Amino acid sequence: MTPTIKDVAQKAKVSIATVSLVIHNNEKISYETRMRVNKAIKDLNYHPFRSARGLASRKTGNLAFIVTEDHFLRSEPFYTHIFLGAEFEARQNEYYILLTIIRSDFKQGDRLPRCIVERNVDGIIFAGKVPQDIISCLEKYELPMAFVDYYPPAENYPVVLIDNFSGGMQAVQHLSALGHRHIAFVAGDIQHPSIRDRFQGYKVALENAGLSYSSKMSIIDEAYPARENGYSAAKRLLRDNKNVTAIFSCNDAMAIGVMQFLKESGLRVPEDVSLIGFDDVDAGLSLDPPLSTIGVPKLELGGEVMRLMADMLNNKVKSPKKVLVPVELIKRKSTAEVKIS
Amino acid sequence: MTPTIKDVAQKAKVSIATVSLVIHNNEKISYETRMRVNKAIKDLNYHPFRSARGLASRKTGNLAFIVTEDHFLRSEPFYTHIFLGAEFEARQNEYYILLTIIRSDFKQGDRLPRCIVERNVDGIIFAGKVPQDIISCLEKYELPMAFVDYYPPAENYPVVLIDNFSGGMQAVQHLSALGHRHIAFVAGDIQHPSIRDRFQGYKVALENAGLSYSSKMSIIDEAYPARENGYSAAKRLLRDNKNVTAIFSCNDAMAIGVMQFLKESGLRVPEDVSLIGFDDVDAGLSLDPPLSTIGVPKLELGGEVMRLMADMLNNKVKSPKKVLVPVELIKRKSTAEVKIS
DNA sequence: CTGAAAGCGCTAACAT
DNA sequence: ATGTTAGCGCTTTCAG
Repeated sequence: MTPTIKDVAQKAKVSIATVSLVIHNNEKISYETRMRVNKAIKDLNYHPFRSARGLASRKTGNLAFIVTEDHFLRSEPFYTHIFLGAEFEARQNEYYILLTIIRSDFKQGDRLPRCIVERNVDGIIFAGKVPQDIISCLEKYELPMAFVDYYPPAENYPVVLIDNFSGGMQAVQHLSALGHRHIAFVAGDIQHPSIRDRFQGYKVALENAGLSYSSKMSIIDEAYPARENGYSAAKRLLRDNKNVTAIFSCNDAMAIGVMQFLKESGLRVPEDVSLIGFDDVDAGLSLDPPLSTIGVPKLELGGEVMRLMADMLNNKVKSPKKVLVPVELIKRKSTAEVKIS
Repeated sequence: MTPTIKDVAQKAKVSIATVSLVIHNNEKISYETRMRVNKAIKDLNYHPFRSARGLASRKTGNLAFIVTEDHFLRSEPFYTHIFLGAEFEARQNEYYILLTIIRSDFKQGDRLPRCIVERNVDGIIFAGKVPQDIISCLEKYELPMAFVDYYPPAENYPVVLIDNFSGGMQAVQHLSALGHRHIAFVAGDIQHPSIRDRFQGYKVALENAGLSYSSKMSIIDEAYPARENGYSAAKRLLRDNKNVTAIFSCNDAMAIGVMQFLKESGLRVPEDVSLIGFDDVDAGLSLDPPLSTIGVPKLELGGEVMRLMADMLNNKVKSPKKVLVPVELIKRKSTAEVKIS
């Protein structure tokens, strides 16, 4: 039988209360008893039983990581990496993360995640856009909540975001520094805050570079930013704009489709058209040529939100923090100096 | 305050024991009381408190998913997908999975995962090769254990494996059906059971096709099966064997390196050399040409091991099962009929 | 600085 | 078929 706090108490000749205090690093315990208890703990290889502790203290040591099915499966490596980043950081903080996937059409009255209703978590991390209904429902549980890669309408929660605006600027700066003057933008779902911000960055950088923005050079009405939509966006773009020398794709997935179309049209990357993506997904590396992109530190995003959560859990909360995680230009082979023509 | 079993009992005018019995679908409860209790549960929106239940019943509703850092990070999407497969299946079975990453040099005496020592899991799933030391240490906890993608020395545990042998055969059959008679094999870490089995499949299929096996056509001494080692393996292979028309790489990662070398040597894929990998990783799709490969249903692997675990947990265990998950030939553009020469 | 004792919410054995 | 009751192992007042 695994030892309990009682066994430790007996062995150290103290009460179980004292053992509990030692475990929680209570300072009023004298050095000697503390040592004695710690020795007993070690000798017996004692570890408190999580469920018992949970019942008594209402702390479970678990956190929920909520992401919609859609997000998780469609841009799977992305949110998986955020999850893993949070997971790694959680381990430092002695937490476990319960991955909780919900439907993206969740609405009031739907069954809530089991780990929440059974109060098996101490806090909730939302990753990516989640339905407002589930946020409202979960607010009733009065658990600390934090958001990553999504900016909830109610602003009173800590949130970790990608610096999409800066990323968009960096992409365009890179291209304009290479001499490009006809820089297009392709995107899907321009309603999405992240994509909108990248678009803003695109426009501002264009302006900074003394280039004029033309709506004809922006394909922003694709349904969602996936490979196939990159292909069709590129098709439409090139049909109407023969003079494009560089394309900024709102993400790598679309960029892959764009590259495919360019190749099929007999356009060489980067000799004829430079192409840059956003996200730095693995597949970009295997492209021919390897894709220049804006690197998003996904693990970092997860780690950061976990740190915010830990702060809340330890009541170290200042005001709800907003963290913008910086992105980084990754130059590979799909971008090059504009051809002198 | 969230309702407890007491509140339900009061509202339904029964004892808490009755409520508990209803919750556990005990059949001796009369239809009427069952209805009454269920109504009270619904009205109050009652959910048992997991920690309390855990303390009383010693069941936590959690499972540990243990994988080494090495495996998880090196072939990250692979084990991530197994994890996700297990996770999806777990949800069907009302379990949560605690992802638990350990060092691959774990040895007796090292700190064990917290979720285990705190008895916060009901069972353990091992994914990929894990150090024997941790298996021994964890055996003391007498938790149900199951393995996926690794065949532990002690054979008394349920295990889920890829049908690597069949995969190796299928790859070679595919190539020989295309007329290839000089089919090479490249691998790293031939000690690894999975790779060894693929190699066996290669040899047997060769024999079946009436082709002779030559050790010169097998590069099996690379340190581990990664991209860079595929590159160097291909280099050595092509140096000594000018007549190779097809290469079976033990996995996609190496195949990517192989393809890179082939291209740099001015050899066209598949016109000059056909190339097939194993695993079906995403990157293979983005290669030019897209990589033919043997598809491994990673989600399925995870789901299968979770199902075995659920069976053990419900005492539905027959003898420890071994399941071989079938693989599937995926024909893409990197393999083609041999050139008539 | 330490101990006694009262729960936390639930399960399960035992009564009835 | 349902109720009574004794824990499960821990935290946390409150005394001393």
